[in-house]
Amino acid sequence: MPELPEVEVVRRGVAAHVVGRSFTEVQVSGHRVARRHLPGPVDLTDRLRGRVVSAARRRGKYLWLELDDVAARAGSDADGEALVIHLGMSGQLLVEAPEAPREKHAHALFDLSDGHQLRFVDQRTFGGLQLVPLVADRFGSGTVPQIITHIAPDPLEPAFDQQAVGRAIRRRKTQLKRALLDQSLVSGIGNIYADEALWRARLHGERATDKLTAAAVREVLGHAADVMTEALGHGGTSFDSLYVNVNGASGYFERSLNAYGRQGKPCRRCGTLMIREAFMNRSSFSCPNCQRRPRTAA
DNA sequence: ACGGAAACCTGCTGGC
DNA sequence: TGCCAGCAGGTTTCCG
Repeated sequence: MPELPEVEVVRRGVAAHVVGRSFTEVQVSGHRVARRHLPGPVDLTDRLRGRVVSAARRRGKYLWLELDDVAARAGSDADGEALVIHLGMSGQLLVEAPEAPREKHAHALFDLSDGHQLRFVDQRTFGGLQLVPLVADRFGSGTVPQIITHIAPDPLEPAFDQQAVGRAIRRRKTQLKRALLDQSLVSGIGNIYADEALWRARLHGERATDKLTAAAVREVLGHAADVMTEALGHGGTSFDSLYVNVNGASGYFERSLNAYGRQGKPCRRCGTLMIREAFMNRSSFSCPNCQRRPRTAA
């Protein structure tokens, strides 16, 4: 479940079913799921076993489980550590009965102290797990995992400073959609919600960021926040069973999309047929009438 | 500093 | 029916 609303749906599920419980046993299979955990999968399972999950947090598309602080209990001044989970393109976190049939791509199993089992399932294995220290957030929002300090706040968190982000975007010399997808400027926005925000703002993704007005940038950021909030209210966007919450249920925001995937269909604002264009090794969907391509490239 | 492409994967769809 | 190209919601890294 990749973009912010889908990850937030998962975070809420984990918060409800996992926080306050401990990992009584942990199994990690294969090398890929823990490839970013440099000390290796054995170290990961050894250090997770017996730990209590104290919180489930998220910034952008990154999710992390704060663990009971062994160091703090020992009197250290360290900030503790967290299990960072990124879902990549196809990752899922499922809470199930331990005896439920194991999914083909279940890469990690966490037995919980309440008798349930948390599973990390990931078909394409772009996602992964790593246990890392927490450090002070440079945006003033408590602590964050040390490996995501390059990730900017997302539009739905209090640390998000729309003025500052707008200025940073206009200082960049790039295309607007590139900037929206740049997780170091603003996090959580992916290909679906970037196209939706651009459609709402009537802006083409190739508009030059340094030529946009502050008001235009403010507007598109506001639309990004709005559309992701609305999607969250619908349980996220699911095109298929790959994108589900911890109970395996799909979200239903797909029916509310105005741009993504709508090539050849009439624009819901003006009726012009929507188009699809190649962009950054993927696709962009837009209305050629409402979202005029800039005359000169960015 | 920025753009572009490739890398990392599996599985599904559509065209021939 | 089969095969193969193309495509998918992400991130990182390298190269020019």
